[in-house]
Amino acid sequence: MKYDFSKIEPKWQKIWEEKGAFRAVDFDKRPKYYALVEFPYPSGAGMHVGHIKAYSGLEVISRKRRMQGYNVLFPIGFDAYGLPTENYAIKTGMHPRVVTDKNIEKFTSQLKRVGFSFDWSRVIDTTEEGYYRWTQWIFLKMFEAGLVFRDNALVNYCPHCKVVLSNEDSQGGKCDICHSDVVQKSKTVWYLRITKYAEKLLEGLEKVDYLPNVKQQQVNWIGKSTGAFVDFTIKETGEKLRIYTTRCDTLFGVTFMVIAPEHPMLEKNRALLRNADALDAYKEECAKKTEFERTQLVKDKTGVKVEGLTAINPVSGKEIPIFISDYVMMGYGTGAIMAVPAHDERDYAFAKKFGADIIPVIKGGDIETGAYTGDGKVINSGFLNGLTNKKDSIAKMLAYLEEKGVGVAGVQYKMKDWAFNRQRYWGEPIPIVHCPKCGMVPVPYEDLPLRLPKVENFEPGEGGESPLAKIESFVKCKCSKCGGDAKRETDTMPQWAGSSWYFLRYIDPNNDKAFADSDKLKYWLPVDWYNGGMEHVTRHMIYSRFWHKFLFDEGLVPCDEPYAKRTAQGLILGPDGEKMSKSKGNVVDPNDVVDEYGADVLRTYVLFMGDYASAAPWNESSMKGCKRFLERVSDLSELVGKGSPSDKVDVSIHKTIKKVSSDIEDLKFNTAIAAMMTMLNEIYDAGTLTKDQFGLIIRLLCPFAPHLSEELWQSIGGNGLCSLAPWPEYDEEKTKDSEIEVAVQVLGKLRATVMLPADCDKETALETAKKDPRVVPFLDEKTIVKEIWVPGKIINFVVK
RNA sequence: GCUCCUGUGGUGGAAUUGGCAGACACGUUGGAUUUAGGAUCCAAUACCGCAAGGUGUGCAGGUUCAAGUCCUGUCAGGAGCACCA
Repeated sequence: MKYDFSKIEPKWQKIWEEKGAFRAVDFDKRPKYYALVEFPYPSGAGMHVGHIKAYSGLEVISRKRRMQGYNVLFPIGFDAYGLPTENYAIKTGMHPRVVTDKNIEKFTSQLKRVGFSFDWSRVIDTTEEGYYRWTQWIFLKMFEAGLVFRDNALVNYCPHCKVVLSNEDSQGGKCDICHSDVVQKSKTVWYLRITKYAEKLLEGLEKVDYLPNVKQQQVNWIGKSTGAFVDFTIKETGEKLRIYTTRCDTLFGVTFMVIAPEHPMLEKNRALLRNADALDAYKEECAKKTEFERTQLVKDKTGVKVEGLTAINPVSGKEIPIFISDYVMMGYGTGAIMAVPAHDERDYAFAKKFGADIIPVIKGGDIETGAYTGDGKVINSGFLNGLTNKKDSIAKMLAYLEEKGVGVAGVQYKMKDWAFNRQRYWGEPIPIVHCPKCGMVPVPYEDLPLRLPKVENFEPGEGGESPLAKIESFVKCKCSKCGGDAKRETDTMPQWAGSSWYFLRYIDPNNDKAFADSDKLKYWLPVDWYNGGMEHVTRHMIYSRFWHKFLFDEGLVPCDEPYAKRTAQGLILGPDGEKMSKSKGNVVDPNDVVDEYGADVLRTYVLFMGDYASAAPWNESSMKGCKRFLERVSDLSELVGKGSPSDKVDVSIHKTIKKVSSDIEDLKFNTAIAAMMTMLNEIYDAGTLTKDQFGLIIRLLCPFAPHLSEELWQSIGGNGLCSLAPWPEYDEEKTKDSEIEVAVQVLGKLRATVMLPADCDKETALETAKKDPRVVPFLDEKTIVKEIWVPGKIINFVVK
């Protein structure tokens, strides 16, 4: 059959759509399967082939599952709020709504041309009222639960764009939009108290099936550490200065303390400070430093001694000085540390610069050359002396501290609370009203959605205010509690908001009574398999797990972990081996590929080009191999009925069914396709094929090249749609060759291969091998001291 | 600095529990077909060597009958976190 993709692809796409072939059916009797891919941000540039690869993995899984008899939910949508659209709007004067609709239209047509089996009846768009209404609703639930708070914080601010930037948008200390230097600015911002869920987020990882590196990254991001809080006494005031440490076993080696420049203790005891001016100056200097400077100058320690306050070591009773330094941060632990220069590199560097004492308390290092962080015998430490195990010393010290009431075991997390707002227009308005009498008042649930007002000008205001702040009709409002005049919050939510719960909305996308019906949630959740990019493993995934766990605690979802399984695909690089980007001009548009080669070739190629999880450069000539492959499959139809049925072909097909079936489950699409190519070569060698055998091959290929498969399925009179035909089963007996090739080694070196019956016993095998003319010369005049026989694999003679 | 991942032909990449390194594909070379180009088909293609044979999975060691795979050290590249007390 001639392979004319330009005819058959639109034909079958139309039929699938008309028949609703890929609709997921709520409450269906078949077992359910929820496959989820990360929904795209509809940028103006359109999709590139990287998107296609990202979706092709679970596309194959979904199609296979349907053929295996599952009720599959494989949805798609658009994560459409965000900066690029807004910046484009500022530049062109077009409204973000118009831009977004246009982009979504383009993405949709691109996705449809590739023939993905998404359930298009469940498409969602995070910027639609019907959607963001529920994003706001969940936010209010969190507000009610005390998970939302406001605090003053240093934010990244671009003085040129007059915009507050997220960390992601200001990498390297440069503004992502105009590339000028970002400065730190103090601002009141909204936070979600994600740290309250730190332990749950960590524990939950134990029962989910994520790739090991995905789990590892989340564990690192949460960053749990176990240690102790220890109270030092301030000599002049008698108050306690609490520190956090993971090494309380080194308490006797503490020779000074360091507190963050912003530590409240300074303000509180200002009257006692003899060098308040110097301390203030240092604090101000630190505030001016950008995030970039602070992290780049890590080696060079700076600080100022606090004159007028002295601390007392709670175990040794020694008086020690206190310093302020920016290497101690208010945001972690208690904002104060005990410094043990003999056993901590940062403390050592600081002590050297400021001339503080260095007392070793663990044997093993040399305080002249640097800090010793290893294990060893405890010295100079009173009751701890002589212990050699760090664990024991820590336990003994902790017991002592607790008995004396000056310390307590504790844990800390690196993860910080989630700064949850942007001073931008194109985002979900935060549904809170500021009332001079009642304070922060939530917008009543029945008033949701709090709509984004139509504005003409999206430029942010002076001092990093949201464009919404300029819309008087939006800002001016009544307090729902007291009815008095109030002001509306004008910040919007960050891009991560809408994507934190989108997988729930697919389950019931048109519900206007709830974010989703609870019975439907019960039926579909959890997501059985979630695939996406490594770049979303920390932020998006942690955020959405956090929202989900919150909803679970509120009794609104039936399970505490949203994703049962998580995998990740690798990037597609440009033909030059560089990351695809518009500025480098190495972006490949899937539409161009579909035009020239067809969707089936594109789909096959993105999965064949390499290991699914690794990055691989785009190589157009390699794609020709995939085209040839599909053409050769198509040409098989001319072989059907020719010659007499061959057992060899049967074995080849059944072996391939077995390999393809298991490779797909492991995301090893490249070897699955390679196996089909090998099978094809074997069939052409045999020169014969039955119609039944062809039917198996067509169905096996269907998840990869569904259009061609449908066409061939129809040509052999297959029942119904190939996409919904049963997945081919293999017969274990038929996967075994009657004769196998076994390698013969002498002293571990390959000398020959021999053909043996599959069920050959050891003796026969060894005898056959010994007689092989290629082996004989190597055994001649030698004594065989050992004979190794690995059935079906190898024979090795050890000779002397 | 910490955590994790990856180093295999000219290229992308294969290789269950340690068991024939280089599957499959691209590219290249030769041949067939063709007016020509293209397409297609056949053959060859890790390296050295005419051959017998030898050498080969970043590098150096080790364990083993047998190592791409396990162990120790080391180098290179990538990703994430980053003064985390």
